[in-house]
Amino acid sequence: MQYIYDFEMMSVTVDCVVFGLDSEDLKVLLIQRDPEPFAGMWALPGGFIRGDETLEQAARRELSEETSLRGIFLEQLYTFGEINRDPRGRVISVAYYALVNIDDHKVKSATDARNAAWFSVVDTPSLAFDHEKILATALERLKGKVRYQPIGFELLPPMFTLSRLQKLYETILETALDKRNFRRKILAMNLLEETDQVEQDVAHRAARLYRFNRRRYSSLLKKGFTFEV
Amino acid sequence: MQYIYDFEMMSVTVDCVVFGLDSEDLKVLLIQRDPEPFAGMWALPGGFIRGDETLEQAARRELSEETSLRGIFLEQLYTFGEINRDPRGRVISVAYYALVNIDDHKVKSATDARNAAWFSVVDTPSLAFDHEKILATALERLKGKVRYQPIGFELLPPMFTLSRLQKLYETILETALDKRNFRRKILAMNLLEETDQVEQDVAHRAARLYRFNRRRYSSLLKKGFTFEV
DNA sequence: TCCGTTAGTGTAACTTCTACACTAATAGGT
DNA sequence: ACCTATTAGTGTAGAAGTTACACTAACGGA
Repeated sequence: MQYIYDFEMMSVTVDCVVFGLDSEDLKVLLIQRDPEPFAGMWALPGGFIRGDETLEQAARRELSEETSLRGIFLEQLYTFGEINRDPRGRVISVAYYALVNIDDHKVKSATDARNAAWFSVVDTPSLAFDHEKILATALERLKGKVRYQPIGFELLPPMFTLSRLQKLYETILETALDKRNFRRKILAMNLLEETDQVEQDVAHRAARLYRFNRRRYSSLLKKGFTFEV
Repeated sequence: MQYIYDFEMMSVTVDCVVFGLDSEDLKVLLIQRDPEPFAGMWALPGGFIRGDETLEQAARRELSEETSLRGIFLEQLYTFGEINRDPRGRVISVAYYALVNIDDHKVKSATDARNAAWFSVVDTPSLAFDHEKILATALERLKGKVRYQPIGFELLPPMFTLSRLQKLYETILETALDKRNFRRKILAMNLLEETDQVEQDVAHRAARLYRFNRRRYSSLLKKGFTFEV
């Protein structure tokens, strides 16, 4: 049986916008391209989808190959299909975005003979293909989503202080939050577990460490709870 | 220059979930398939993307060919890429969802020698490919989005009563709303224009007709306004 | 003119949000 | 030992928003 004609075939890639957070600002992981086209330019990690893998599998494989990242939060973002977005021909790109704790994944460059580096999202180099547009779309989505779904925790280590969490929201949402109101609200949701540990090696009063309780979140979800910062 | 290999090529389709609303419930527009595979089964309107059109252009072309719908609200939904979602081979589908005023687009079937019909979303036949999954995703998205963006108006005629609007939200959100509170809230947003007309041909007190003011919405958006029902 | 049906309206109690400033704890320097 | 710098941690009063609730108005049709 032959239903599909050659002229209806095209190439499909995945591209990943990987966000990380450090004490300064929100960062995105870019790789420096080796092959043509755009050789030498910075770009989002990504590549062609193979016939035997799903979209998400392709995204995870490319991330693993190009940045050594594994087992991270990954969600489909949007599919970009402008006709001339790739000089090699008609290429459609399914974009994903990922969130990682940046300390677990410091530089890890040059793994694949490629240079990988974190850039502040407010100060990125110019990017290959339409990757600047993809990045802008991902940023918008992150800003919109972080308020209504507890995905911000993906950017933090397993234990964190409330100040760190507040700063995360302030960075992503680009707004200042009131300390007392923020703490009251986030604790009232009952998603954080107080641990018996405090920060180490700080030159001031050490803050208590908290942990996000995923199980409690899913059980609250079923009861109609809605997360909102 | 040849960078892309044949084995990296695949087929890409668009599929459209078209929602409409009548006095009973939320409906979805389906077409009965003529060609194999799944000949005779109901499916979402859609088809292969051509090399010279963007994703959205393809979606609009297919809608126009298969259902005569033109110039309607259309937004990308999600891209489906399971390996065996199409028996013809590896086919990736970029899904869109659309909202229309059902009265403007009654049956219009058999235009393309295909049968098209509206089905209640709670009572659809079994569908070709993974279209049931696509429909479920679209429904979820619609429910999530309608509360935070004034897209519900796309389902109504240009002038409508407040009761009609309330019923729309009640149908989509599957919840009952208080009449007085709903009216107060929606009018306080200042997005509705009162017209000097009332309903015609009703066997009871006629309700005032309102119109959604798109221009006012975009100007409020710039001032940081957020729509919420 | 009576009946059935939907339109249209206000208020009080409760909940949530906002703005705001001081004391507690610790490390490091003298 | 003590002083300094720095961040942690806490309560409250007023404002704003949300909720729950029931009657009168208007109209067509019998």
